[in-house]
Amino acid sequence: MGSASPGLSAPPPSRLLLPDTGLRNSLEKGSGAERRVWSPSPPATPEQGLSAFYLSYFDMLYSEEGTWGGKGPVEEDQEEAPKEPEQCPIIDSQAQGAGLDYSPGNLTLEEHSLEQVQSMVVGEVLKDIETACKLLNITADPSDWSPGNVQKWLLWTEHQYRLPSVGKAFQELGGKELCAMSEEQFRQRSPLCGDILHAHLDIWKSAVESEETWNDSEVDSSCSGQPIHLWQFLKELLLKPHSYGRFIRWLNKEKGIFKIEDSAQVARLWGIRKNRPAMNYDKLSRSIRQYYKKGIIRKPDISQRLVYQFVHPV
DNA sequence: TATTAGGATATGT
DNA sequence: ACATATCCTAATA
Repeated sequence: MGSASPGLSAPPPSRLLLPDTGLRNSLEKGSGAERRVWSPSPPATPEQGLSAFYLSYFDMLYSEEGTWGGKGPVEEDQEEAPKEPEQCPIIDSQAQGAGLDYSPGNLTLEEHSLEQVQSMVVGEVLKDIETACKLLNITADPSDWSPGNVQKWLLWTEHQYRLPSVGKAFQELGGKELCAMSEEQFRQRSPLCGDILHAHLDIWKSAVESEETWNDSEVDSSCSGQPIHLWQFLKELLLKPHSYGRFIRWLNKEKGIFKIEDSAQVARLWGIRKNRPAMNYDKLSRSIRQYYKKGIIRKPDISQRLVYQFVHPV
C-alpha cells in the first residue's frame, strides 16, 4: 500500500497514451497488462503496478485545476542540501508541455489536456531520475550499477514511494543482473513489492533510451570567439540542469519548451557572460522577444509566465 | 508587483 | 549591418 497519493478527488481522463518514447512501453507495462483505463471509481488500492506512482502525479495535477505554473511554492529550495531525496515528486508547472500540434482539429479538448499531462508526467519522471542520480551519485543507466549502486537505488525507491523494505533480498546483485531479471524473479525476491520495483527499474531503463534520443545536437559556443547569442546561452544553461536547473529548465525538451524558474539569476548569468553588469530580466526578456519576429523563440501555444519555446528544437 | 508586448534609440563589434 | 542593451508605455495576471 503506502501509496503516496491521498486518492483522487476528480477522476482524470479516461485513457493514457504516452508519447512515443521508451517510457511509454514501460509505463504501460507497469500498469499490468491492460490498456490504461482509469476507472472513475476511486481506486482504494489499485493493482499496484505503477499505479501508486502515477496517481501521485495525477493527484497533484488535478488538485489544482487550472492553476498550473502558478508558482510552485513547494519546489525545492535553492541551496537545500541534498540530504534526503526530495519528498514525493512535486509538480509545479508545465501543464502546457505537449499536445499543441493540433492535428487537423481532430483532437478534443480533453485529448489535448491529456497529451499535456502525459508529456508532463514523462518530464517529471525524467526529472526525478536525474535528481536521484545526483543524489545517489549513480548513473542513469541501471546496467552500469555496481551492487552498491543497486542498494542505493533500492533504498531510495523504497523511501521515495513508501514501499516496504526489501532488506537484503537484492544484495550482491549488480546492475546487469538486476536488469536481466524478470518481474517474476523480482517477486520471488520481494513478494511484497517486487513487481513495483521491477516496474520502476523498467522506467529507468527506458529513460536511458529516451535520453539518448534527444541528447545529441547542442551548442558548443565555448570555443569560437563569435559573440554568443542569447538563445545559445539559454541552451547552454538548459544543457546543464545539474548546475542551472534551479534557474532554468526544460518543461518539454522534445518541443523545446523551457521555463525560467529564477529570472533574476538567469539575467545575472547572462550579464556576466556579456559583461553587462546592469543586465536584468526586463532587458533579457526584451531580447528574447526580439526572437519572436525572427522565429527563434516563441511563446508556447498555451502561454505561461516565464515559459518560452524554441521554434526549432532538435 | 512581476511579467509581457513591442516601439524607439543607443551601443559595441 | 547586426544583435543586443537600454529605456519606456501600456496591458495583463
